Amino acid sequence: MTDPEKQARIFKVLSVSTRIRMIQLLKGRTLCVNALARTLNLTPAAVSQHLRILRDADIVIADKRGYFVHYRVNPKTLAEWKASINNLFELNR
Amino acid sequence: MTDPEKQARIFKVLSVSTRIRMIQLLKGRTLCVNALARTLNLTPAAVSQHLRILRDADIVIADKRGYFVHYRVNPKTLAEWKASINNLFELNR
DNA sequence: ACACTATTTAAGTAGTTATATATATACTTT
DNA sequence: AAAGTATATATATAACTACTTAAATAGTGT
Repeated sequence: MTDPEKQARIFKVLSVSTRIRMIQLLKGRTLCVNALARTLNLTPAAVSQHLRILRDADIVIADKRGYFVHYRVNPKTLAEWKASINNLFELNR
Repeated sequence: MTDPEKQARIFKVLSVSTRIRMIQLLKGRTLCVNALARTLNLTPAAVSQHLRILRDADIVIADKRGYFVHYRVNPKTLAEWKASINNLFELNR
């Protein structure tokens, strides 16, 4: 099922290097907003706004623990995205 | 070999559904600007501007034959892009 | 309750982008 | 050469976006 709109929406989320770095960071471990902000050298507000976009896209999961919010990648969505865009990179059709 | 900037640039090219549709169309066959414009229901100017972006990214190849320009996907770049973004969708690291 | 910290949201700004219309360029045919 | 067609470029516009600063919300510890 090749829906160009859906694929474009996925690519749009990934079209900003900051968000790519966030996803890479959150793949291996779990991090809170401030840790991400320090690592990425951005204000917590900027990070929070990117996280909202990533949350809306269901590619990261927020885990409220204490008054820290732990973020991590949603492996299910990651797999879905991989499958969803795969055919675009295949020549045979 | 994980350059977030480079990956983001690739994703940005793909973040517009019109361009996704163009790539899908140009994977199977070779089309000129007007044929694309008719299929996509866009002005030739709009298509030409998308084609410039796709040409600059080296994902399509222009083939000037007569006064038609035949466009087709560059399979080499397509393969490179696939490899370049692959690791993002893998969990293990 | 109070001070403190983490996170989110609001508002503003500068920069980018997709498209249209209009024009220019380039090729073909008569 | 002139007329016609295909493509590309220039310019303008409306919409969007990443970021900042400032303010709001929410949880913790004393």
